Amino acid sequence: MTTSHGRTARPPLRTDARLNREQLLAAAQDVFAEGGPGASLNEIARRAGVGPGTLYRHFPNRQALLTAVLRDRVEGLCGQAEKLLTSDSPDQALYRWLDAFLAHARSNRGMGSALMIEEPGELGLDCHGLILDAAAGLLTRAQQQGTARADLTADDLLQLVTGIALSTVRSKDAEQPSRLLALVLDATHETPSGKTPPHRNR
Amino acid sequence: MTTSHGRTARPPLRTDARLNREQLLAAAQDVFAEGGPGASLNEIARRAGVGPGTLYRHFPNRQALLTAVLRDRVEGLCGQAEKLLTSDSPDQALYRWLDAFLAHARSNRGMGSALMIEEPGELGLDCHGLILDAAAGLLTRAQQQGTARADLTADDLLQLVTGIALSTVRSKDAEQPSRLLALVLDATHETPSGKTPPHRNR
DNA sequence: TGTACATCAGTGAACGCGCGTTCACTGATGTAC
DNA sequence: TGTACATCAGTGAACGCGCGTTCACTGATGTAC
Repeated sequence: MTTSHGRTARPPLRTDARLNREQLLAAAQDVFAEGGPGASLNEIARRAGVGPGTLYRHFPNRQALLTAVLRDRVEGLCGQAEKLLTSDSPDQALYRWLDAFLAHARSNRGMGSALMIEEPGELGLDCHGLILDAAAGLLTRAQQQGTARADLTADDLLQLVTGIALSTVRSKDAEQPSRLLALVLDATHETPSGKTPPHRNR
Repeated sequence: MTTSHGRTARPPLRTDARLNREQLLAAAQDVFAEGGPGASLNEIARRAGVGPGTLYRHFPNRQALLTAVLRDRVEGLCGQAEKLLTSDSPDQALYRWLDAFLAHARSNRGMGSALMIEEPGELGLDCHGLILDAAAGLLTRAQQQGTARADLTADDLLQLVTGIALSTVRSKDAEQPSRLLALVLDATHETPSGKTPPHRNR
């Protein structure tokens, strides 16, 4: 039932350890979502119903915990990107994926952004690289076969959507993120200075 | 009734007090820029060369200090907006002002966003309202006399630009903010799906 | 199936830290004469 | 111009807090027999 391809290299965990690990991850999910990537680790342990030492046994530092929490989501997004690469409209594929990415970034309170900006390689999972590759694949296809403008990089696009996530985290207007994403995507489809887009869009 | 925008109402400060106040504001400027709106107040006092008590004598809480630091900038932006309202091109006026706003938001490490989202009225200066009014004036004009699309609110626009500021605070690419702003502004000038803008709204 | 025990995992009090904040005290200022 | 003094401002040690982190100890697990 677990996801993943080849993550099973480590020795099997004892059952109580596995349970605690899962509870820690669930609590971390919540607490990070509420308090951002700087939230209290003790609070996470508390909410998971374990002692602080247990948290440290599983995750030696905050980065490791953040990475673990993000791993599933990042892998999910990458998987979705791969599927979308073979789908109907390249433009729509890009749109759908960015929408998913936005939801992810929002529910993580900028955690994604925190991880993406930090040095990645240190702890095994290069979130930034994975996400960037996924976005680049969809964007390139939309540029070649769709209506996405050529002078746009995946990095810039992700940065924009991350910005939407960050600035709307506390927003009370539940529709705002979608509106802003739609705006950005409009920009994606047009060319800089008034030349009209060649063909249909989305 | 005339609550005035001038700040001449309060009793004149003693000269040593005035000096310390200035040094506190300067230090706060720096420290907030480096550490964001949650930066240490003790650190600010330390860097200003005063005791923590002195900081509290001048600013009873963090919000008061943030507000004071922002006041000049906010007033500057509002003043600039007024000037631009009578300038050449409405579109260009909007662009220039947003550019200035972006620079402001970036150099404040999301402080603006923090203040804009917080409840404003409590401590005198309604930063959010002032900035929003300034943006709304320029946007409305660009919608009526320029090429800005009608289905765009000042709030959404500011949120987008604030997002750019937040997501590029740590970016190493110095050109990225300008690029992203340009992208957003492209979206501002075009309509979603080739239809001409319906009717001006509001 | 039952039991003994080595090992793995969890516990939570305790430490040091920096934070925000207070307050009794000291010092500086500027005014009245 | 000089001085006395009331008042305003600054000081910084101290407090309580929650944080991240550690570690000696206790407990649970699963395996060997």
